[in-house]
Amino acid sequence: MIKKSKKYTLKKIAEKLNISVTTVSFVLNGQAKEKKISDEMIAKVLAYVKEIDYQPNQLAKSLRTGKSKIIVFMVEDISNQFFASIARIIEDLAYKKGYKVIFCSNENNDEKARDLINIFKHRQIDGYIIIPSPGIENDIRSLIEEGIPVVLFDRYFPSLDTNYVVIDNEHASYQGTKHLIENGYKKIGFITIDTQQNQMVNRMRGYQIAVEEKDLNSNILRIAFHENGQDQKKLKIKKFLEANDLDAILFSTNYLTQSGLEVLHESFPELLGKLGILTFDDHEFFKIHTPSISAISQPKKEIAVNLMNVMLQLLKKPAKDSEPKNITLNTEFIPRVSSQHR
Amino acid sequence: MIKKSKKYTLKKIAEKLNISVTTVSFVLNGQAKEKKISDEMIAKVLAYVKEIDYQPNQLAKSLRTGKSKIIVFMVEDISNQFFASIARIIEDLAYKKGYKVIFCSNENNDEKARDLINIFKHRQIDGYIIIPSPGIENDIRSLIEEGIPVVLFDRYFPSLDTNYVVIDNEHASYQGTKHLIENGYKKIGFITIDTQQNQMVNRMRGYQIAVEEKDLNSNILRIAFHENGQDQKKLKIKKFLEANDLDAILFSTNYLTQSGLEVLHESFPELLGKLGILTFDDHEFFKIHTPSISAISQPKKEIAVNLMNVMLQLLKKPAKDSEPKNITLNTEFIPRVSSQHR
DNA sequence: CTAATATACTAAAACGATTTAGTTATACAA
DNA sequence: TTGTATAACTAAATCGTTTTAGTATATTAG
Repeated sequence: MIKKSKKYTLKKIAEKLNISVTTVSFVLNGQAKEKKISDEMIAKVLAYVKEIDYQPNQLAKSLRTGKSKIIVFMVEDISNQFFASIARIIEDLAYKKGYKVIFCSNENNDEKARDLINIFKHRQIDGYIIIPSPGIENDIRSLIEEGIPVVLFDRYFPSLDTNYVVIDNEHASYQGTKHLIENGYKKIGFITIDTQQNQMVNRMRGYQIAVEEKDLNSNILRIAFHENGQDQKKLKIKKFLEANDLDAILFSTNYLTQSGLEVLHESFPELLGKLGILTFDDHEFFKIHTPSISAISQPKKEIAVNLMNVMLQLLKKPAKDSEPKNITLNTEFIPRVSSQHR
Repeated sequence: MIKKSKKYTLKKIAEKLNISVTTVSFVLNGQAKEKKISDEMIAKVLAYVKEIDYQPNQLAKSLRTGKSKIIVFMVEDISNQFFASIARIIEDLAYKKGYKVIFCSNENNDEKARDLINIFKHRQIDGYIIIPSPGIENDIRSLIEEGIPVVLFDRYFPSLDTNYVVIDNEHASYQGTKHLIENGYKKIGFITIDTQQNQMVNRMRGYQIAVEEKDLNSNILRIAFHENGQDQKKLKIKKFLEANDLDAILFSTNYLTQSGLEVLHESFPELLGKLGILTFDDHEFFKIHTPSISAISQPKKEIAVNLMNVMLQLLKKPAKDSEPKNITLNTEFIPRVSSQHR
């Protein structure tokens, strides 16, 4: 049971033991030896502190030290399975090291992202793990210049020398497209988000290189991230499918795959058996979808672990000391043969 | 662009304007009129504060006022689609009111939940929105006794008079089971989590009442929440399906449905077309699954809005003032007819 | 025996806000 | 003229820590 903690403070402890606040503080912060506190004194303090289960006020601590033991984890949308899974792992890793995590969603929107950063700047946040929206390069830059630990992921700014953890998008996409081609598909469509952000640009490039290599046509549909509602997105996909007689599709992200599948089920059920479907970001349900859907799976665990490793290192040393860490991880290609294709 | 904020403080502002810190503070907190600050003074302060884009240090503020403007949102597992979606809505609502949200996962584990609460107790968290693990009734009670705003959801403790937001589990389950029966299914299985927590108990009761009403047998599989890994769960389901010649299944929660579907695909593909499948918690993918899966859908938006409403009210008034709010929302039954069933 | 050093501890400033209990100057009443 | 209100502002305490710059006593060196 949680104790009805009577709000102990250093001062009360000091009074009770008839010693100074300073001594208590030194003992509690492991500086006792260094500050020449006697062994009996150390024992006395530790015993009492244990007895009353004293927990220091973190706010006061933060105010004084400037460290909050909180890190921010900012993604496009925390309700997206992919981000939520990584968040869950980050949460665990952080808690083990005594950090709390504040999650937030920027909707890939610069203003929202800026607002959020601004809010957090006045809360002494210790570090930021961020999926940057397209136009906040300068904001990220100024965070870094102020010496605040920042790690980007999923995408980064080539012109900004930062810490980041990403995957090899181009290769993943190239490899996936090639796999489709090798399985006999010739008219392969690529459905992606209309953006200049490098993760998407690279995914597209991988696709393009693969199709051009085999002298195939590229068929690309770009959809705005903030397309007017889900229905507009689906309408665009529908028209794209009607206009192009495709035999396979590569979706550049999981939420597009979801919309795409819905369109197929609603409007082109006859295509479902024939179409080769490949998606970025695996999901449990792709495995049991009919037909099952091949996926380019991002290593969530590895991403999270790397993010936290870099972050923890930054939190130890002033950021400027070391070269920014640029980590590129490999994806896993998960081919799935649908029962219909057998 | 975010300004390279030169860490202004009340003191610096006061010095610059040649007035006292107190005056600045009064003006900024809207107490100017009440404290008889002259209009020119108010204008002067506001102008300067605007010019330098002053943002008060929230830690100092919190230390002094005891309020952190942070609320905790604790669920079983933040990577679960259902919880993540609610978290996303909560996030937005909270930010609009100037609150940040710290998400965390207790894994339905008392010790983890207690640890988390303990950590947060020393951070002056303003309020808690919690899915309680089975044995933390007393911990919740002591939080409440200390006057800290707490709202439970998804489940509650009948013997504890708290604020909570839940759904009418029994009715939802009853109605869903009845629907299966009316569609001709006679051997209906119920796969649930082995727990005494009331959300699950009620879901089971709804099922039982419905089958007994029609003199049908009940076939129940209980799986431990912390079953040894995903594979053990699936194995139990597999054995259950082998042992019982069912024609329909009701899953009491989304992650069980997922495991169940995997088992069906892997081991009993021939059943997929015949079996009636109904699940608690809707998911985009249930719509496009083959066969499509009927769902008892919880009103995520409504749940989130109600949670925040209650929380915001509690944050305004000392908790003890008013009677705890007990809110029970209705689910939506979404019947889906699979193409095979046509 | 004195000076220097080490040991064991502490007073008080600081972090940056809020808030209580003033102070001064002016206005008005008796 | 004195006393009381009121307007307009402020000094200083406070929240609970950390940390700097001590102090007092004991020990050692010369």
